[in-house]
Amino acid sequence: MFEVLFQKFDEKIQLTEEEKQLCKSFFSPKKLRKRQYILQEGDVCKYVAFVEKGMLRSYTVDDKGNEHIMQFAFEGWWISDHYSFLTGEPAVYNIDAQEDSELLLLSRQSEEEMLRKIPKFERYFRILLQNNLIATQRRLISSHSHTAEERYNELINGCPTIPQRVPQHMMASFLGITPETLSRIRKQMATKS
Amino acid sequence: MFEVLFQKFDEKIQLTEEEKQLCKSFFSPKKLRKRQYILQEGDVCKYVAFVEKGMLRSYTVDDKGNEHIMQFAFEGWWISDHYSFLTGEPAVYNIDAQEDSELLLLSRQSEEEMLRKIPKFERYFRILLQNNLIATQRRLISSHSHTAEERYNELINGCPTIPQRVPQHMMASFLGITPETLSRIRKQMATKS
DNA sequence: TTATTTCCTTGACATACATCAATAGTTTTC
DNA sequence: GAAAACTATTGATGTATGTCAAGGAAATAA
Repeated sequence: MFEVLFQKFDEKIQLTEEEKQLCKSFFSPKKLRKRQYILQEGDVCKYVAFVEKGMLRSYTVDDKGNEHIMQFAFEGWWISDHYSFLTGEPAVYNIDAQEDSELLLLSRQSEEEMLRKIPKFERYFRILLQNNLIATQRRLISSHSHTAEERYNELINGCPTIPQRVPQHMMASFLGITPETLSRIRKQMATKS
Repeated sequence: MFEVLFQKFDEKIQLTEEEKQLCKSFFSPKKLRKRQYILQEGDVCKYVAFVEKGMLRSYTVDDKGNEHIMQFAFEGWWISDHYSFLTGEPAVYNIDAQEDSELLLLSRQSEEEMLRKIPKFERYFRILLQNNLIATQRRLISSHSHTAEERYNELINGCPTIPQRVPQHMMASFLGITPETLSRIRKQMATKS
């Protein structure tokens, strides 16, 4: 159950065997079937979720009813509505599973205890946050400077396996374009090469 | 010189008088004339800058030569190329002053020392990072779901003084639209009301 | 002060992308 | 195994925004 988590920790920080054991106590495992939610817009986000297996997404719904995907989270990724989690305000994101998934949930209280007892996690979570910020800034600049086709290629190059796991219309949503446009882009790319 | 900085610290964390004195030693003051750079794309970002007075911006230049403003930083704000600062990789952002400015610079080494000697700054910088991430996510979703006019209104509502300090074409760049489009939007808004 | 750069506006035109609607293939559900 | 839901494609058409070009106002520099 904790394989992927510890593997990820090892990439960034050194934990003793003791610390790993302690660590386990902070998380609650949770299984999710495809299409189940762990967070709905308006509720307070009680957990940060680590994906051991499967895949989730976070998204908002605008006033016209269109979904806008903020993030996909595959194995080894974290997902939550940070703002809601930290402030206790209602969440703006929905989070649901796109495949049957296994999660490790970290509550606010557990997180605090974890940071208190193993301070090197401060560093770990700061690195996560930084990487997330950098990636989001890149997407924003890309939205402002690249065409839909260029952004689609960036997505595929950055994550070549994504088309096998995410339906096309969700990639479109992630990119901020309509499914029809993405379909046409792919058609055009196919004839070009 | 440190008034604004300590005022900002006070909003988020409690510092003793001693700690404040110690704190001062980590920063180097720097004055900048309008249009001077503290970072150019390709160089390594050596500092995180806190703005005591004035205003800076960070921006990238795309392959067509267009500028895309990532951030404005007024008094009390921080600005840098985080990624470059942390990894030592060449910066992707340019950062320059838009008004004569007074900065407090924090080097990598000073930051580490500061975090080591006054660990509560871990928390402080995490909060900054989180707020930055949340704001950037909002902008991204907004780019994907709102029209240029709506985004302009969001900007003005969120920061009503901005038109007095930032030329219109830079607001356009921040919003990801052309100066011509912003000009037309404003004209249209004026006739509507 | 004049000269020069920066900034904003406006018009004519081009284009990337959205919208709406129909169809059909696929997968899921009962 | 039939019905229902979901997914991708394609065409016709609409629209927000970009591009290019010009002129003038305002700020800055010399």
